Amino acid sequence: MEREDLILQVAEDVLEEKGYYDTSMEEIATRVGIAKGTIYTHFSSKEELVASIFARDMNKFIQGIDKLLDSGQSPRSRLESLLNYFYDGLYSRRAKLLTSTFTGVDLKRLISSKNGSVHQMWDCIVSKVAKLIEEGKVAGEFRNDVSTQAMIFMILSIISPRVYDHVLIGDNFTAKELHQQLISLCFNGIISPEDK
Amino acid sequence: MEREDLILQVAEDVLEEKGYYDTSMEEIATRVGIAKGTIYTHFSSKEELVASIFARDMNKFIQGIDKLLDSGQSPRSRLESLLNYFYDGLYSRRAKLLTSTFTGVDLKRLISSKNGSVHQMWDCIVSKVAKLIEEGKVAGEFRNDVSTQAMIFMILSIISPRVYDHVLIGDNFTAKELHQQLISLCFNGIISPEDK
Amino acid sequence: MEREDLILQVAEDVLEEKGYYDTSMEEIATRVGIAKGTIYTHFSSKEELVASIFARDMNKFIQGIDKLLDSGQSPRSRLESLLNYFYDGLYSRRAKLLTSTFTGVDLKRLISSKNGSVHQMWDCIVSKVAKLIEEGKVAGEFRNDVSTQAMIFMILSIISPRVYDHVLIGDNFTAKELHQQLISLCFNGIISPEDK
Amino acid sequence: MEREDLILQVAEDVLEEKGYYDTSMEEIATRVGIAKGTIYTHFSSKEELVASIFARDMNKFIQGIDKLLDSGQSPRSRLESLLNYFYDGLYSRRAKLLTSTFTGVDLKRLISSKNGSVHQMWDCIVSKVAKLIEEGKVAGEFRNDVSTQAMIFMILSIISPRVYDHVLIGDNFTAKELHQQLISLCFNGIISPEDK
DNA sequence: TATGAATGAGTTTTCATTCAT
DNA sequence: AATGAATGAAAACTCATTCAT
Repeated sequence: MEREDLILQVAEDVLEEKGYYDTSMEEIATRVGIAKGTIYTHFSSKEELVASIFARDMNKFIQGIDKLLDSGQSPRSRLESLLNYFYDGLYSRRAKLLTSTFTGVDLKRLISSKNGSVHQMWDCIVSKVAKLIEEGKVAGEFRNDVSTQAMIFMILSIISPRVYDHVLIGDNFTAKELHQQLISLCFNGIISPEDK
Repeated sequence: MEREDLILQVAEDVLEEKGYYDTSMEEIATRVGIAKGTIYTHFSSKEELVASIFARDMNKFIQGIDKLLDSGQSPRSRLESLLNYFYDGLYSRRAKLLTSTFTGVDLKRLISSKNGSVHQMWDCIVSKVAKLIEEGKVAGEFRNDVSTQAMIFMILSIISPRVYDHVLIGDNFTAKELHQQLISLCFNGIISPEDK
Repeated sequence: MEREDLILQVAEDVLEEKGYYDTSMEEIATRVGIAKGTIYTHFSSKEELVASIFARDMNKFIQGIDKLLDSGQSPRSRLESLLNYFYDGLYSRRAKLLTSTFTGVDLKRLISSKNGSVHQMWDCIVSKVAKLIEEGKVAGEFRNDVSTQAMIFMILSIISPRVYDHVLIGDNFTAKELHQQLISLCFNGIISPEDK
Repeated sequence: MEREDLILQVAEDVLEEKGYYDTSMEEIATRVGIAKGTIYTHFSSKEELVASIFARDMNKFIQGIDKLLDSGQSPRSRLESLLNYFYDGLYSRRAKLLTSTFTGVDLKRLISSKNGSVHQMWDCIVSKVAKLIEEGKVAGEFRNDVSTQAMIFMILSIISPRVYDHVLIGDNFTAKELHQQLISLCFNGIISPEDK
């Protein structure tokens, strides 16, 4: 079991670093310090390995989401908590990898076609977010003139990893500060209040 | 010349559909109806082919942007025009492919490391958007409490292609309508006006 | 006709410089300043082109040999003339290319299997040398205790091109001087006269 | 290890038979009875494979040379032993392949440019031969009126493989007998003793 | 359970040769 | 005769996967 976790850990690192195609089983094995074949005693294929990365601890992660959503706070507060949870939660890296499937051509097919379980997790999260938005609309906190789907898109965009982070983030901001600003934009838009 | 354009056309299709690594020269050739070697009489390598896709007509595209930005309208109007231009402009597909490099792990290296020209185009567009935002801030139209960088992120997120479009878009909305809603969110946020 | 000669000229240059496999029809055409296809209007294949290089002016070359051999001098003198003729004759480069087939793995099959004409030329020259040696033996000038074949080998070795010429030839000798010394060795061996 | 040796063995055969360019990894694999990819688990590239052929047992071979040269016999005897050692020594085939780089255009680049180790081995052997010749000159056994370099050329010529062996060797001589005659020629030249 | 050598299908790329213009 | 775009067979090399030990 420990070994399995170690493989997942390393695989996740390499995957994030190099992308799906530039990640070879050889490199994962070498970094873990085991033989290539050993990986296959734990995971039946490269795809299954990646799916396992996504699935790992995902139950706990979703439980964390549920906890937030059941906190009794206003929808707006809960959404803010959710965005922060995605950003710096215990499983944030996996979450980012998962949301990267939202835009990446890379993991597209992997997720959409084969691994039903990953797809389910994804749908599960999306439906929770949708439910939260709907609540916020009913409560009058969120706009009613925009579809829930569009809002989901916006939210997912914020928590998706951006390849050019390192290019665009200057010395003025940390990634964390940028994230806060994006939340603010998500909530209030870029238009100056006086102009509304 | 016609043949070259045809190759680029088909390559763009396959690239969008399958991603860089799952796109083989063989398939491109087959779909075009030519021999594999023929591609190499027009493009010296797979990388060069992809770079050519990005580069194609990109000058015209950037000229289109310049035209919009010089229209004399308010920054807000110009930004709206820009977002629509990206969405349904003559070269929208290429633009989307380009912005997909914003999130995709796939084309990351291709863009960042080798093809200087693609990188330049990208920087050129980003700096134009940045300039527009700064103008809007000075004019008081855009918020001054959020960094230009964060706004750029938001804007790029909207015009980036989303893999799950087909999944999330139901019967209620067309992609076009969704895009309009995203622009609205970008401008005004998801928070209801009464709550501000 | 002129064009054909120009192609042969250039092809010979490239062939000597790069070897058979690293010589591409493309490069020959480019250097000549014509299109690749044009070469094929003059020579039906790469092999035929190379064979033509060998064959070019070979009649004149062989006539030159005949002239030497008919000079009425002693076999020894005639052999010496022959070696020099090979070395700096008008067609020495082609001759060297030809004799390079004596050791090179490169042109081996090309010569031995297909091009009957080249093979014939080669046999023609070898038989002339053999005849000269036999004469020398009869005249008592050449040793009778060594087979004519061995002598031919030695002679061909001397006139074969050596790849490492440039490495081994120092500042002390020119290629010409080295050649003279090799002739001397061929005639008298490396053993000091006092020791015989 | 056995497998690696088998590959080297077969590769050597094919290389000798067909030359570098006409030897495909596919054919080597097929002849060995293994898959193409297997070769690459042992040798990282075609070049490395060929370099390994040269390097194989070469240390032992050079030790054999050292043993001969330290035998205390006269330079002439030692040279004779050396030539025979090259001819029928345990590693004669590899040695011949090595000396073939002396004339072949084929392996020229492979040796001269990349594989430093092969180049070193070559230089090592050449310098040993040079030293022996110098000794012989000092001892008065070898001629002083001919440069050491020329003598090296002659000696290397004798031990180089000759493509046309099979053509020129008739029924009268074996390759071994021919070799002995060439040694005799190398020592005493082709001129009859009475004529000197 | 772990190993790592072996596999072979698949990929990019090259280049002699052809052929419509 | 000349062109040069098009061809396609063949090559080197990669890597996820298998399997005997």
